[in-house]
Amino acid sequence: MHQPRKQARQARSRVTQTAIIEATARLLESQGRNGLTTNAIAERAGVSVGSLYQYFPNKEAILATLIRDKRQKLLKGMQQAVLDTQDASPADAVEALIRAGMMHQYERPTLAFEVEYIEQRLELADETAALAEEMAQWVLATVRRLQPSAGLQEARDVVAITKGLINAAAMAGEPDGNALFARARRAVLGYLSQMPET
Amino acid sequence: MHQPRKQARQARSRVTQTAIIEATARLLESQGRNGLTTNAIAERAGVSVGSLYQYFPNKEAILATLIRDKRQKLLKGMQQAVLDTQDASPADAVEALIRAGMMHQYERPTLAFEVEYIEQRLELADETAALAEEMAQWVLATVRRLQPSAGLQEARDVVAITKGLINAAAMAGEPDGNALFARARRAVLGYLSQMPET
DNA sequence: GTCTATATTTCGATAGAC
DNA sequence: GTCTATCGAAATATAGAC
Repeated sequence: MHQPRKQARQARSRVTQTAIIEATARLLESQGRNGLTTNAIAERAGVSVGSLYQYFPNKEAILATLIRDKRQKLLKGMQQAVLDTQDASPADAVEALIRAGMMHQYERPTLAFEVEYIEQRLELADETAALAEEMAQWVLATVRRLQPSAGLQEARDVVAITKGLINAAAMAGEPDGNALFARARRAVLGYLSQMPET
Repeated sequence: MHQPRKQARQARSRVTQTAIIEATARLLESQGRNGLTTNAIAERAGVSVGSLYQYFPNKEAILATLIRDKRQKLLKGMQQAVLDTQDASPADAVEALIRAGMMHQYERPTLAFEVEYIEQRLELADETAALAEEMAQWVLATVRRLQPSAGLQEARDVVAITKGLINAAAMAGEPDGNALFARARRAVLGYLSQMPET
């Protein structure tokens, strides 16, 4: 007889927590880190500051949670893309990977840009590096199907190239995701085709 | 008899101004936008806050000057690279351009990263876009020598790809500029070699 | 558990002495 | 022209009522 109540409480609790995170994301998108105050977050989330501090010990914790959430989604998306294309052609597999990375970043490009900045200046540098390495491993597995001489560095570069293109497009306000995808595809395939003979 | 004194005064004045800008740059590199207070800047520059406010009306003006300075240097460097390679081979010309962009960004990568972020959230967006377009024009002129079917979009992409690679290297603390250059070169040439037939 | 009110700190900017 | 001292605004976080 106690479980239901507890679950309900936990569910409500989770909803509030998510609302706070989403409010933070929206504020970051609209005004960057400047107007990002705990009061503003609470207001936007529809709760009071007092309540906010019951869910998070401080502002950094909110940002850290937001970042971890985004990271997990990205990693899952890329893993899924790799698994989904195990029977597809190497070129299709690489394309799926680019698409997964683009999805994540292009869906909310401003937020992605802000998050990337904050990651650097929060005490999450180690976690960030660890995730980057895990991502690179998945990318590498796929890229190798197309270009067997590729190494971890090339996998990292594929990610960096894609990120660079998406960021630029986002800042320029480029609306056409399909055109962007076509160019990202060309950049990645072009890069891989230029591998030095070993 | 008055000119020398006036010049001396102006020279001293310029020295102080430069010290303030450089102090800002160093603080940005070491702690990002967080600890970047006017008091901290003044202290690091070896002057008092009162003096600082004689040279700049507010904090934003300091950042705007820093950004404009960096931009001018980058543009000059790229223009110089283009002019220097007018008689060289197309491939060498493109390489020189990449090197110029890398120089600028890789020399002080953390600062470049911070500046790029601040640019977005300052009232300099128009200026930033204008400069990006001018840079793209210069890049385009060179890129066309190698790939005549390239357009402005491809020129922008070349810049974005290079930036993405440099940023990633900077964040990963990669020390070897030469290896990075080799990969940036491969990425750019690879991208251009994949141009769609028109 | 959520709110309002407020204590505390930090920071941008200014005043006024020298 | 430069400094120290300080004001006022904003922001983080907490206290205490309900």
